Parts: sequence; C-alpha cells; structure tokens
Amino acid sequence: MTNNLKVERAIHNMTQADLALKIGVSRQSINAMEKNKYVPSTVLALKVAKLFNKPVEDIFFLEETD
Amino acid sequence: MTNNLKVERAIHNMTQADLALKIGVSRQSINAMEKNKYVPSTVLALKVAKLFNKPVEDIFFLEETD
DNA sequence: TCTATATGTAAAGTATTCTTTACTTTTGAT
DNA sequence: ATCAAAAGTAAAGAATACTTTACATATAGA
Repeated sequence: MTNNLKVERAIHNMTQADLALKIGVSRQSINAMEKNKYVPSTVLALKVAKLFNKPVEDIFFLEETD
Repeated sequence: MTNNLKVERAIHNMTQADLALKIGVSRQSINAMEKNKYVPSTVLALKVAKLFNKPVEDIFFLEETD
C-alpha cells in the first residue's frame, strides 16, 4: 500500500507533527506511514480521510503485492 | 469503529468463509471483524471496499470513541 | 429428525502497529 | 554561514491484528 500523505499535508500546509497531533498518533508514526514503513489501521485511515475531506481511496492505494 | 460487513455479505450472498478467501484472511478474522472484536488494517478495508464496489466510508464507520 | 453448512467463540502463538526516547540530517530563512 | 524547525531514523517495548486448531451452536433443507 502507498499513500498521498505528504501531498495532502502540503496542500493543507501541515507538518508531520501537526498531523500527528490532530489524528492522535506520534509524529514518528506519521513519518513511518509516509515512508510506507507500515500499514496503518482503518481507524487512522478514516481519521486522515476525514481531516483532509477526501475518501480513503484518494489517500491510500492498494498495490499489486497487497 | 463499526462496520457493515454482514449486510454487504448478504447483498452479495457470501458466507464469512467466501469473503475470507477472497480477501486473503482467515474466516475467524472476518467473524471477529464483523463482531467488532478488532480494527482491521487499511489494506483489508481497501480490499473489502473494492470487492463490494463501495468507498471504505460506506462500509467502515468511525465512532465517538475512536 | 438427521445432516450439512454457516456462524460463534476460545486460547495460544506470531506478526505487526504504534509509542517513547533520543539522536542525526535536511531545509529554509535571516 | 548560522540557527531553528522539520524530517528521517533507530531501537526497545507495549498493544493489538491476525493465524491456527478446535470445538460449540445455529439454521435450513431433505
């Protein structure tokens, strides 16, 4: 899975720390997520999507390997 | 978080085992998911949504406590 | 009623998410 | 060039997702 987090943050002019705070995870979790170090939970995905006002599918993308 | 899995399965006339197979998890995972025993990963949510042809938000729902 | 299929549940184990602390590197502004 | 903010990374630990095996219960049709 990949994601658009970095772009969305840029659009909304937010730092990783900002986003982390809003969503309720650590900054490192956001960083790792952006770097595709792990797959976040559906709750996190829904929160991010809600925050950025976009469907989950516009932010998180399945890959062949998933 | 809650979800619509049971309804979607009914619409598509699928058993828990069918769904599990299609998505690539164990039947018990589907059962537990339906019973809100845990929060699935975003990959699972995306796969389910794709299978049922609906946005993730139409199948998985945030709650106050999330 | 008998039988097959579907669902529910439990427990132990493995894998992965996410946290905390802490340090390094990058980037951008002055 | 310097400094501060932002981003990257690492490692150890806690919490939780997910598997496997196994058995119990429910549901529906012959």
